[in-house]
Amino acid sequence: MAPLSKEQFEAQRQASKMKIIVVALELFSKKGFINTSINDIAKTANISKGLMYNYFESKDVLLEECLKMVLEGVVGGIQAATQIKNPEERLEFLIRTSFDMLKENPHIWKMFVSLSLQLDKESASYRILNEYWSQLFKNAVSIFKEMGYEDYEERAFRYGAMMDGLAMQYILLGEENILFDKTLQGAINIYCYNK
Amino acid sequence: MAPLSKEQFEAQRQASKMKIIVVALELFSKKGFINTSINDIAKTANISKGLMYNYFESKDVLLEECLKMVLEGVVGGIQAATQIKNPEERLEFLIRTSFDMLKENPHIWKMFVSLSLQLDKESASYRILNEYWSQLFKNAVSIFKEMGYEDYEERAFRYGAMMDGLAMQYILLGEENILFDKTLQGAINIYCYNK
DNA sequence: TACCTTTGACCAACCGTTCAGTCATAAATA
DNA sequence: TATTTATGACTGAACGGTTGGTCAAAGGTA
Repeated sequence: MAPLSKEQFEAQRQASKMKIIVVALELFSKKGFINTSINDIAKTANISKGLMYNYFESKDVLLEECLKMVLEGVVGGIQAATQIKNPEERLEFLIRTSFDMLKENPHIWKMFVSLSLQLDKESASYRILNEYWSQLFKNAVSIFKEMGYEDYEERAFRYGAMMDGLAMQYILLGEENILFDKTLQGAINIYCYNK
Repeated sequence: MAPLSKEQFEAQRQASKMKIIVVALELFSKKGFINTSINDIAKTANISKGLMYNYFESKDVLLEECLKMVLEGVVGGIQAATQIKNPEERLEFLIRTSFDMLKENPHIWKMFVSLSLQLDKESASYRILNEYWSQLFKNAVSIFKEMGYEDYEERAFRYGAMMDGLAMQYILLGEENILFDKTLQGAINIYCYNK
């Protein structure tokens, strides 16, 4: 049993880190990154400020790890799309699951936008976010190409703008707006099935 | 000359305030509201910190006055649209002048979005911004109604989403993207002339 | 003199970060 | 088994720095 203990320690450590990340994500997304202090996080997680720095070397690194974790979840959620052969259906699946996630956790997506706007473009966190958006766009381009459109890049750009815009509307106005779902369905009809 | 002096003082005071507002807007939009200190503004404006508080009772009030001033300019810029009888042409004018302003001063619009996301919803500044967006939406609704569409509200919403999305793309990716102008022209064709 | 603008030293509060030191527990030793 | 030693999670006071905001005093003008 003795030889296992080291790995057990590591597992315990990972679990503790995860607990902190969950709390930090909650606070970052609700109050904003800048407006959340290390003290806030430590208090909410019921640990000391010092322990925070045992696990994460700085507030910035903590943010990085938060982003990595949550984006891993997002990527995992839309991974199933690769199974879908038909590009039209694949795109519809992507749109629907993306907006399901947005509706389930609007604060997180609000945080993504907020960070994209306020982070230093050279920071690691910004790069992580940027990498994700780039992948999304490239994916859309290849789908429209697969659909056989000649103007696939332009289409992907227009599609991206509409998705961003709809997401912004949801983030800023909230669900109360009845027009949202109707417009989303309309967008699916247009971009997936061109009708 | 003596009887005028009071008004002259007031005019002088307004001029000084305006000078501070211009500097503050520059810094707020380039570094972000939270990351700009009163000291930064005072130094850049070549005045003392104390004098700042002679003119503006707090940093929040300064932001309010900045927003009021810049939005006044924006409203003034699109005011000419009311002269255009034809709703299709009026909408095209609105879109073009809006994006001209965005291109001329992307930092300012980035600031608008950033503030909308991070300000307390009860704050005066948030209300000022919100009021402006509401007016834009209502205006779009009435234009589409005037055009004779039955689904004018839904159309206005979709239009708003596309405009927001395009603006976000521009703010985040910058002008380098060749697809932007093409997509904007496409949006004008679709939303103004339904082709 | 009297009245204003303007200054910049000053304040308390808060920030991210550090670090000397505590303590329960596990490993090693006898 | 009993005792010592080593580990690393954990604490919280303290640090240097920055913040928004205040105020007594100096400067300018009439």
